[in-house]
Amino acid sequence: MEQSYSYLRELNDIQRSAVENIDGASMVIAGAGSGKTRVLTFKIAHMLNLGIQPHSIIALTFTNKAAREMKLRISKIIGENTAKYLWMGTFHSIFAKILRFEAETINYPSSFSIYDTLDSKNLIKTIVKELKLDSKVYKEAGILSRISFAKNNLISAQAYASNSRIRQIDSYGSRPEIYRIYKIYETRCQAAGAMDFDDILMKTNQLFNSSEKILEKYQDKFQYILVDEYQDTNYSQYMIIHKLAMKHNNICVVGDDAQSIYAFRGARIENMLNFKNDYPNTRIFKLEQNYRSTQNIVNAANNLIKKNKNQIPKNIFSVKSLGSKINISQAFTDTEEAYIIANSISDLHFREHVNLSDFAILYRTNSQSRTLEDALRKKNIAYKIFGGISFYQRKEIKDLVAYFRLIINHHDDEAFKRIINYPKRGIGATTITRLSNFATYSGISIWRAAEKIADLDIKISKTSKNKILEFLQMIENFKLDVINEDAYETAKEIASKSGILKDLHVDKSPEGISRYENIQELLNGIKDYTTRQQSGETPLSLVDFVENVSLLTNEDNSSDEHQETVSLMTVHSAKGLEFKHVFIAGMEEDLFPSAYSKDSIQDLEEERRLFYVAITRAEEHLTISYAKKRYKWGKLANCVQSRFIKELNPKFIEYGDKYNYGLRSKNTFFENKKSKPKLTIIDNSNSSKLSDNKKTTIAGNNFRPVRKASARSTYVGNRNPDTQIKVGSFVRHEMFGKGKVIDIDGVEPNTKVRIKFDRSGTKTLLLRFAKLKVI
DNA sequence: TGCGTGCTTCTTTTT
DNA sequence: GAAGCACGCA
Repeated sequence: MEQSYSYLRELNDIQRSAVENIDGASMVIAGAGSGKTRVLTFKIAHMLNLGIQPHSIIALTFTNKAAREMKLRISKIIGENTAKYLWMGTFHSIFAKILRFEAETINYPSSFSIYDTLDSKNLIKTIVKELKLDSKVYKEAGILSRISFAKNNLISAQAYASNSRIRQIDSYGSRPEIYRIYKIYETRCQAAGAMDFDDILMKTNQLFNSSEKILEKYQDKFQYILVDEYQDTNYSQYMIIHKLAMKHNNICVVGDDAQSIYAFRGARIENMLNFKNDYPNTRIFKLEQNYRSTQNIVNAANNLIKKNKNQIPKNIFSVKSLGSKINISQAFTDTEEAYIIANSISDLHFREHVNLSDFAILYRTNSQSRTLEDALRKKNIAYKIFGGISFYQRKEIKDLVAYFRLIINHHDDEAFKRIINYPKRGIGATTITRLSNFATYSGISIWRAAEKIADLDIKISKTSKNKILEFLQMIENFKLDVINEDAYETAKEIASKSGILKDLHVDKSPEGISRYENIQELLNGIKDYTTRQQSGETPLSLVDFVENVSLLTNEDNSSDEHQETVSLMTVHSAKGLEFKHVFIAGMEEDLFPSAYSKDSIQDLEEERRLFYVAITRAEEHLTISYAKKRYKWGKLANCVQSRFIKELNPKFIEYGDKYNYGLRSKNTFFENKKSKPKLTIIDNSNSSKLSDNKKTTIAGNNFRPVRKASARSTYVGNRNPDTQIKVGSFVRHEMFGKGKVIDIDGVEPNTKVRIKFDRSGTKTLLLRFAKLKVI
């Protein structure tokens, strides 16, 4: 008996009592690094050990990563065969699954599409256009965030329209028509058989409200409810949990109010603060012992977070040694900052043999990754970016997925519009607009309108009509394959028969090649997904993949999880992780805290919590840096040290950077010079395709850098790749004056061309393509 | 209708 | 730094 519960011995007293407290309501307040995940996983394992059925446990997380990690850990204790029956996943994935099952009740097809943010924005854009509203005032992002706010608070379009307070806020923002957009948006989603992210939660609420019987079914199904990161739940999620827990009252939530960083998308810390009122007889467990970081780091973080008014009092203490002080370093520019960081890592790695996976560089915004990447690449340090533009957000991936989506749900208008003329089949914008206007006017999906097109009296030429019908036929044909064949084979067939593969194959530019490879990667991903997930039962089909693809993120695609690389990510995506060495870059006012988050005290406190999260990721060494100048919108802007640095108690920090090898004194950085350099193009050894006797003209400042198709190659819209110039691994140039034409064909080597750089590099700057001549 | 080009605009964080 | 849009040419 004792033997099988041996894992309990790995816990401290409080952790252990939290784990052993199975029935009733409980809240675990888990400070940073206090073993929160451990408690959660051990608790679930313990429940299973006590004989509770895995399928009666629902465990909700916020990220797929967290869910997967937890499942893995539980499998290790209890065995995969039991663990796989747990209902464990993100709110969105679990409830999307349930919604598909219960689709009828809420009047949706079970094959409903999930609109991602881009789809939603596109739809809003069309609606704004239809309503003839000023698109400068009614910007998609703003509208979407209003709609999202409403949905997260379970305010329907109707309720929104009749809520005078909300309408007033919109009026103050000079956007009084938002309620109309919301209404139409809803209707249009319904007609398309589509839900957006917030709908998944909102419709779940509706489902549970629809009848006692259904709610009770799920209350009885999920006898035990566990929620991770409870401080990040919004009202909609809160209500789902509340309804489910009402009957059996077996609910355990885990969270840390000090790490609440998602208020911007509706999270309410109050859910945590009010928990004991919601569930009488709540037992509260406070985990205050930090196992992760040194005393110095923990103390500095505690000291900082005390400045927030809103919080549950806690006393986090470290059991580790005192440790070294937090290093604060200043750089002249963001480029230099990146170099200093890369140098430090290089030094520690090569001289002191610290593993690359022990390093993390954290930043506030995704765009900061670029400079850091450049520096790391120059130093030959392997790195991996988490988050950022998701693999699934790439154009080519979205294109192919749109085919899948349309095949499965013909009424998915956003998918339809995306691919009706991709690859080009001579169906122009005018035709599409006319067709979709007709659909809107008749209140049907575009597909349905297209079906009837032959008989329709709209101004579309006979040839265009035929082309549209051909397209429909193609999609219909694919549909048969989807049902009958193996997911991978089907996907491959669709990719090739749709013409996507061919379209990408002819494009030999670095991006073209990388796009082609991405498609291959997606196909492999599908193969992987459908085989990996089946675990003995019926193989998963393409349908299963597509149903989930909108909810997948970057990390879900990476097969090589534990390689030796430095991790780069935003502070948000670093939550829950830990590293021996942490660098926090760009600690500047208006960047961290963000310029957008300074208006209210709440926002500023959230930024402070974010900084707290960043600091507490570090186990042993923490370096915080900032630059005095940084590129913003392509222009060099002055920066000031973040107020948060000043808030750190001086006794925990030290200034200066050990690893800055005199970069400043060497004056390598052009920003330090008075005049910008004029560069001469001299190198033509490393010629690229541009030299292949190809006549290409390049005009004005339309030069585009082409980064090697490595970790994240830049994709540059629909610009002609032939006009792109490869400039070493550096980026951004304005050149040749406006409108001046350059001929790349058959030019003398060493031709001098004046280039105006407003972005710097090092002295190794060379243009590596072949020949250039100014005409 | 397709395509290249020049201009304008906008950036927080994410399921 | 990148994407969308409008314009103008083929």
